[in-house]
Amino acid sequence: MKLSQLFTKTTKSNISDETSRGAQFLSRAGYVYKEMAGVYAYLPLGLRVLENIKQIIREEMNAIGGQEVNMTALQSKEIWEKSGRWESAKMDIWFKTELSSGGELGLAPTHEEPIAAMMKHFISSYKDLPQYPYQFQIKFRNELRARSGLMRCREFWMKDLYSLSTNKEQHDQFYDKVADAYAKIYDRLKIGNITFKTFASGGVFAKYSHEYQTISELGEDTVYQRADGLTINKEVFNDEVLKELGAKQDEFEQKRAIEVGNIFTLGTKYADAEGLKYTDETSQQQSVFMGSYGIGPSRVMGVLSEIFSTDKGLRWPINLAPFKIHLIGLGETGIKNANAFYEKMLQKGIEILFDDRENARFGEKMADFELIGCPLRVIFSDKLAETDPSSKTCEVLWNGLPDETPALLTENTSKHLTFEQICDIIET
RNA sequence: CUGGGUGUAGCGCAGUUGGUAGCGCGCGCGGUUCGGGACUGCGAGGUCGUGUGUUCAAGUCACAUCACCCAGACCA
Repeated sequence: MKLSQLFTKTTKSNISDETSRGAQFLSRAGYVYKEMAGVYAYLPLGLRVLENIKQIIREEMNAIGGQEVNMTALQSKEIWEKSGRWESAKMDIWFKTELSSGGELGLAPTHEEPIAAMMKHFISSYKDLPQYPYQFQIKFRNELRARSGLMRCREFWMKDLYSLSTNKEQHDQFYDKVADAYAKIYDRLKIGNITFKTFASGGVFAKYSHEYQTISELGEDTVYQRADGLTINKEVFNDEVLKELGAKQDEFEQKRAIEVGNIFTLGTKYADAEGLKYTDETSQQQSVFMGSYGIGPSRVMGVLSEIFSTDKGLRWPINLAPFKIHLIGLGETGIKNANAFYEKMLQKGIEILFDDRENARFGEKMADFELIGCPLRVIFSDKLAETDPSSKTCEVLWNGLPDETPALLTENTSKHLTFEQICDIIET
C-alpha cells in the first residue's frame, strides 16, 4: 500500500472526542472512524489489524473442531420470547425495530437462542453430537454508556462459539479444550502474560463461568488476584467461594481488568427453550447441553492499542500489525530505490506500507511512522544512495515489541541490511 | 440513569459589558528548502449543534432539545 494513495490521513493534534491514549492514536493514525458514541468504522489500516486478530482466533477455533458460520444480525421476536429474553426487563440492551409489514425485530446482541433454534434442523441423534458452530459477527447492544474507544461499544465484533453436547460430561471435556485454545490465542495476541482465566458467576448449570481478564488500569472490572495467578471476579469474591478454592482473602490483591473473553456453561436452558433435543442410544429424547464461548476482537484491538502504545503512537506485535514493514523513501533517488524494493516485495507476495510521498519531509514521515506503529522501519534515501551506490542495502530499525526484536537487530539502533535479510526477519 | 463538563472552518481552539466571526494546524497556487512535522507570499473554507424566545441587534442572554466526553450506577 502506497501512503500517497491511502485515503486516510494522520492528524497531528488530538481528537477531542477521545480520552484514552489508544483510542486517540487509533483515530489520529486513521485506523478507525467514529460514527457516533460506541460505533466505529474500521478503515484500511484498522481493518487489517482486526482481520489479523480474527484470523488467529479462527485458526485456534478450527483447531478444536469449530465450524465457522455466519448467523444473522436481524432476529425475530418469536425465538427470543421462548427463552424470555425478549423482554426489556430481562435484557435491557436490545435495539429493537420493526418490519414495514408490522412484525417486531431485534438487532442481535448475542446468539444463544438463534443458534439453538437453527441447530434443531440439523440435530436429531446423539450421533449428530457434539457440534461446535462459531462465527464472527457484529453484535448490537444499547449500552447506557459507551466509552474508551473500542473498549465498550454499542456495535462491536464478537467471536462466539457454541458447543452442543449430549451431556455435561461431554461438555466439560470441550470446555477445558476451549480454555486451552483461549490460552493459546491470548499468547498469540501477546497479552497472555497479563490475561488471566478468572472465576465468575456461573448460573444454574455450573458453579462458575470463566472470564478472561486482562489486567489494565483502563479496565472496568475489578478482580482479585493471588501471586500464583489465581484470579477471581469481584462478583464472586466471597467467603464461600474462597473456602471452596482453598484460598484466604488476605492473599489477594485488588486489580482493575478488562474482560477480553468468557466461557460459559449454558446447560440445557436455551435448548429447552427452543426445543433442541436429540435421541439417545436408548431412543429417549434428551435436551442438548450447551456452552457459549466469546472473544471480542474489536475490544482486543482496543486493549492492544492501549497497552502497547508509546508516547508517540501505536505499536503492534509483528503478527498483528497492518503491515510488517513501513518503507520510507527520502529524496528522488531514495524514493526510486524504495520503489524497487516495494516492487520486489510485491513480487514475493508481501504487502508492505510504502511512504512514497514526494512532498513530505523527513520529520513528517518519521512522525507518521511512529504514530502508525508498524514494527519494521526501512529507509532508502539519497544520502544512503551516495554511500551505497548499489542500493542493495537500506537502513532498518526495529520499532516493534522489545521482546520480539529480531536477532539481526537491536532496539533503537538502525542497521544496514539486504533485501534477503529483511525477508528473513519478516518470514520468521 | 445520576452528577460534572463540552458543542464556533476538515482537526485543535479563542471570541471582552450583546453591535454582521478570528488564530494555529491542515488544504490550494507560487518561491526558498529538504535526515525530525522548516520558512515565506497569495488564496479557498463557517446559516457559531438544533429550535423557540428576549432585544433595534444574539456566537454571547433565557428556556427547551440533540450530540459528545468524564466519574459513578448498570453490563445476558
